[in-house]
Amino acid sequence: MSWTDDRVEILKKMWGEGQSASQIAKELGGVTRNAVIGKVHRLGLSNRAGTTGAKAAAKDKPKAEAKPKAAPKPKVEAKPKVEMETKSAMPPARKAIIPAGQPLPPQPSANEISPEALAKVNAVEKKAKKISLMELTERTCKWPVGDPATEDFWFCGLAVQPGKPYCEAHVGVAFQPMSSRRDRRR
DNA sequence: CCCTGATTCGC
DNA sequence: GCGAATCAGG
Repeated sequence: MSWTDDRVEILKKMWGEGQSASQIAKELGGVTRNAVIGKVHRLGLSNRAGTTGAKAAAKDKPKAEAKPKAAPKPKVEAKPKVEMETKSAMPPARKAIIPAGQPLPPQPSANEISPEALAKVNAVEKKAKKISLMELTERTCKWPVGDPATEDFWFCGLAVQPGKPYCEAHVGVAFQPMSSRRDRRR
């Protein structure tokens, strides 16, 4: 695959949106994330608003130097537009405030969740990264904390378990084994 | 171990 | 110009 004009366009668009190189590569197809990153660099659009793995190289250069950085661009950091993405992430069912009046999906409410699991969640919330909606990625814990209607709202943001939408602690309370709720004798 | 982006360098 | 290999970090 070659970098056709519109493939580059897609690259730019997605990179600008904060998509990861691997996601872009996957979208484009026929290229690896390395190819994408390489292209990004060649295009000169490397740094964007705070990226996870970018800190290292952006901060200091371990081995290579000789990078005059050319012309310092007084480029303003463009903030990505916030899109109101309604992602239901199955809230912990604590405060039942639904701004739009959406009927709450069937939630486990505060049923028989292991006290240990709850305690764990509480502990985790203290060290949560408290990320915003935009910062959610495929692999950040999407567990919402707080009241969506207030400023006191954020997502856990810790590293998810591969294949799961939540971090380990939150997976624990999100996916209850049916055994713990199955007790109705009939 | 999973992932992230950055850099190098042979092609 | 391209991107695999490698690096460095979370």
